[in-house]
Amino acid sequence: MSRDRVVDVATRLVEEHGPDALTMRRLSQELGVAVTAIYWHVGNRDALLDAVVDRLVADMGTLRPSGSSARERVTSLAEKLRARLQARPHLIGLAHERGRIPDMFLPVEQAMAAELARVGVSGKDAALALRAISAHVVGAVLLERAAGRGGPEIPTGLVWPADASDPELVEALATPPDRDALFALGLNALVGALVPLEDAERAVP
Amino acid sequence: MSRDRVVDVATRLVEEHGPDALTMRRLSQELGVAVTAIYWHVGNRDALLDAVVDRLVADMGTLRPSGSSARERVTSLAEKLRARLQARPHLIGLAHERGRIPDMFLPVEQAMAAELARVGVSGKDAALALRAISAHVVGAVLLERAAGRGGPEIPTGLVWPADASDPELVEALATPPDRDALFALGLNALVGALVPLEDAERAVP
DNA sequence: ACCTGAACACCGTTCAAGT
DNA sequence: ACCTGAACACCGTTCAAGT
Repeated sequence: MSRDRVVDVATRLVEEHGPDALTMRRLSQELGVAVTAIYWHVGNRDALLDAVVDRLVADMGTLRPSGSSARERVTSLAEKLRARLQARPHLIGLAHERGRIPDMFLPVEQAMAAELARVGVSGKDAALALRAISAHVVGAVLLERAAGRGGPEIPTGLVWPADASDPELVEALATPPDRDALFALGLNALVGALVPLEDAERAVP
Repeated sequence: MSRDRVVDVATRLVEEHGPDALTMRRLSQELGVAVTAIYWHVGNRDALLDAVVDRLVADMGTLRPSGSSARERVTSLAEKLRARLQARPHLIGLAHERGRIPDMFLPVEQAMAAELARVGVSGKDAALALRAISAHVVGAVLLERAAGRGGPEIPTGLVWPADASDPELVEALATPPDRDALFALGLNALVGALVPLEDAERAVP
C-alpha cells in the first residue's frame, strides 16, 4: 500500500468503467484493504479524483508536430491531440468535469504557438487562434464520448419529415456521422482561416 | 400530485442546482409527499430524468432564421441555438450525458437544410455541413458550461514559460477567453467554408 | 506511521399495507 | 388509483481503537 498504488488502481477503474465505478468500497476491495485505509493515504474521494486528473495532466506531455508548412504542422498537432484524448475518453470526461481542460492543453498550445510565430502570428491573434483550434478538438472529443456511450446514434422518437424534397439528405442524416471527416472539415476550416500560408505555398498554389 | 407536477419540480431542481441535486428524497420534500409516492408516478429516477430531457427536447421548438443571405441566415440559426442552450446549461448537460443531443438539434438542422437548399447544397454535402455547424455549437456550449462551474479560469499549477519571446501572447492567455469572439470565429470559418455565396453577394463583394 | 471495525447520515428502490 | 412506512443494499466519511 502507498498513495501511488491507490491512485494507480483508481485511475484504472475510472479508465475502464467511468468515474461512477470508482466507489471507495470497490476500490478497497481491489486493493485488498479496509475502506477506511484509503482515507489515510488520499484524504477523501474528491482529493483522489484530483490526484487522478493531476496525473493525466502531467502525462499529456509534449506532442511533436509533423509536416513542413505551418498549416500542416498545426493540423498535425490538433490531430495528435485528438487521438491522445480519444484513447482515454473517461479520463478526459473527468478532467472536463473538474475544469482541468486548460491545464491539459497547455503543452499543445505551446507547440502551436511556436508554429504560429513562424508565420508571423503573435499576441492576441495567436491566443485567439490557439484557443479556437483547441476548442474544436475538445468539443469534438466530448461529443464523440457521448455518442460512444449513449443509446442509438439515430434520433429515437423524432423523424425527419417524410415529405422532404431531398431524400439523399434524409438518408445521409439517418446514418451515423463520419466523425473523422467531421473533425477534419472543421479543423481545415479553422486552420485555413487562422494560419497564414507560407511563402513557399503561395508561390506554387 | 400528478406525473406532470413531479416532472415540473424535478426540472426546476436540475435547472437550478444540477442533476446531482435531484435526489428522490429532496424531491419528495419539495412535493410534500412521501419518497415512495414518486415511484408510483414516474417509475424511478432514471425514467424521471428521461422525462425531464424529453420535455426539453420538445421545448426546443423551431428557431427562425434572420438575415437576407444564406450565410447570414445559417449564422443566425447557430447563434440563436447557442443562446437557447446557454440559458439552461444544466439541462443541456443532462441531455448530453443521455445522448439526446441529436434529438435536440433536429429542428435547427431542418431550418439550416432549407437555407442550404436555397444555395444549391444538398444530399451528403448538406448533411456534413449541418453536422459540422451544430457540432460547433454544442462543443462551444459544453465547454462554456465547464468553464462556468470549474475553479479558476486560469491554469492553476502550470505556467507558461517565462522566457517566452511573445509577452503579449502570454498575457492574452492569462486572461479568460472571450467566448463570444471564440464562438463567432469558428462559426464564421465554418460557414465561410460550407455555405456558398449567393449571386447577389458575389456581384457586390 | 499505518490499518481496522463500528457507526452515522445519506442514497435509490421494493413491497406489503393502508385508504 | 394513489399514498405511506418499514426495510434493504448501497454510498462517503469520521473516529476511537488497535499494532
